[in-house]
Amino acid sequence: MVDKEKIRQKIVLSASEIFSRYGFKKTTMEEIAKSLSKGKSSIYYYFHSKEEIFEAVIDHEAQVLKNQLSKVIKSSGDPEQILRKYAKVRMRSFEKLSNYYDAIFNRDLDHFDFIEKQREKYDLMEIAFIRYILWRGVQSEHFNLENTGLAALAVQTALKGLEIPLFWHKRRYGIDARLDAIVDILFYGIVRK
Amino acid sequence: MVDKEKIRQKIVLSASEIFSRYGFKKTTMEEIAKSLSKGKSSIYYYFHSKEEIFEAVIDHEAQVLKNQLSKVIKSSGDPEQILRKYAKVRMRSFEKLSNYYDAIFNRDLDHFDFIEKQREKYDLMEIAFIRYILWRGVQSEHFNLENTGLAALAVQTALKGLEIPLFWHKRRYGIDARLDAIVDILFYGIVRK
DNA sequence: GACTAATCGACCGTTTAGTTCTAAGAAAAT
DNA sequence: ATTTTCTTAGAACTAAACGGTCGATTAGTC
Repeated sequence: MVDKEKIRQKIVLSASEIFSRYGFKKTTMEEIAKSLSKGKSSIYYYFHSKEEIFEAVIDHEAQVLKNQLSKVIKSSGDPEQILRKYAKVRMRSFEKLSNYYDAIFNRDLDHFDFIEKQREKYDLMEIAFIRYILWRGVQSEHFNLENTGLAALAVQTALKGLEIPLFWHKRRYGIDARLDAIVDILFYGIVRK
Repeated sequence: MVDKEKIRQKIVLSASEIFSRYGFKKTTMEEIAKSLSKGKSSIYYYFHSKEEIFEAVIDHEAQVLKNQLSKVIKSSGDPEQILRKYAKVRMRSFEKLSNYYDAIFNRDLDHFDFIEKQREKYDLMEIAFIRYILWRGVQSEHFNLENTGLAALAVQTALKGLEIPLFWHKRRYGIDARLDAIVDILFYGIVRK
């Protein structure tokens, strides 16, 4: 036994690439298997179904995203810069974590119940992260907010709005500028005068 | 009658995008039809088969490539610069004309006989183009060559060698440098001392 | 050699996707 | 107004593809 978990991870990594290229439906078990130089049926020794592999892929990408964002919010610097950086990192993740975002956005995948859970988990995490940034901003008297929870929701909504054009046509053209613009607008209502 | 040919072109343009995203096999008639807000069977009023659409897409992209390269070789300037530019334009086309290159390279598509013809046509065109550049170089005494036909073949072979890594992993990292290096090497044997 | 871990080819039932057919709406011609 | 031609698309057909199962087989360990 070489360690079942190791191979599971290899499958997840490999499947992740194929899923992100073709999407869930267009990806076949045959392809996943071949990318690992295995027979199709061997994959079923490690996962019960294609759906389960997808779930593992999503989980993995969610973990990666969480780590990235976590690192940003823990970094030192003034809260304004951190919030900017947070938004940028989040948007850039689109390219790498396409399965995760597919799962969050794609209507075709609605029927998977774990997607719904993932969406909730994602929202909660994001709001908590943003709220933490805002809270630190209030503490250090950079921001002037009554209710950080509500403000976090507002910021998250704005960020989500940016995702839609980014998701539909993948090019990032103009997004960085719009991102700055939005964050700027947010700041004019937030930053202490 | 709105003009059948116009709609055929619209189908080719739309199908081109989908093919380049998913490849021939993974692209469905349904998708092509939907992208034009038509029923699947309506497409068959304009094309006999999926394969025929693909053929038209390839032809179209080949035309585009030919025009681009044609413009380069007709441009004025010293032959060395033109050859450099030619190589660069050719490599950059990879991103836009992915179906065409897929047809040229992808082994899975071998069974289509029009692909074979396309490959031949492409090779002949390319060699003629390169030969023309070299010939002009000889005329203007920039190059020193006995046999421009043979030299053209050599240059084309070198360019083809560059395509392979470019095709496999799509990133262009390092390709520009390698391109310059190869052209440089070619020049050391070609340029008049 | 016996036991287990891991792999794979063959196969099954179902779905999908390319293609055909037909009917019918829209537009043009008479 | 009616006939004819152009254009569309749903339904039906058929072959292939796909997810998944199973039993047999190989590789590895004690």
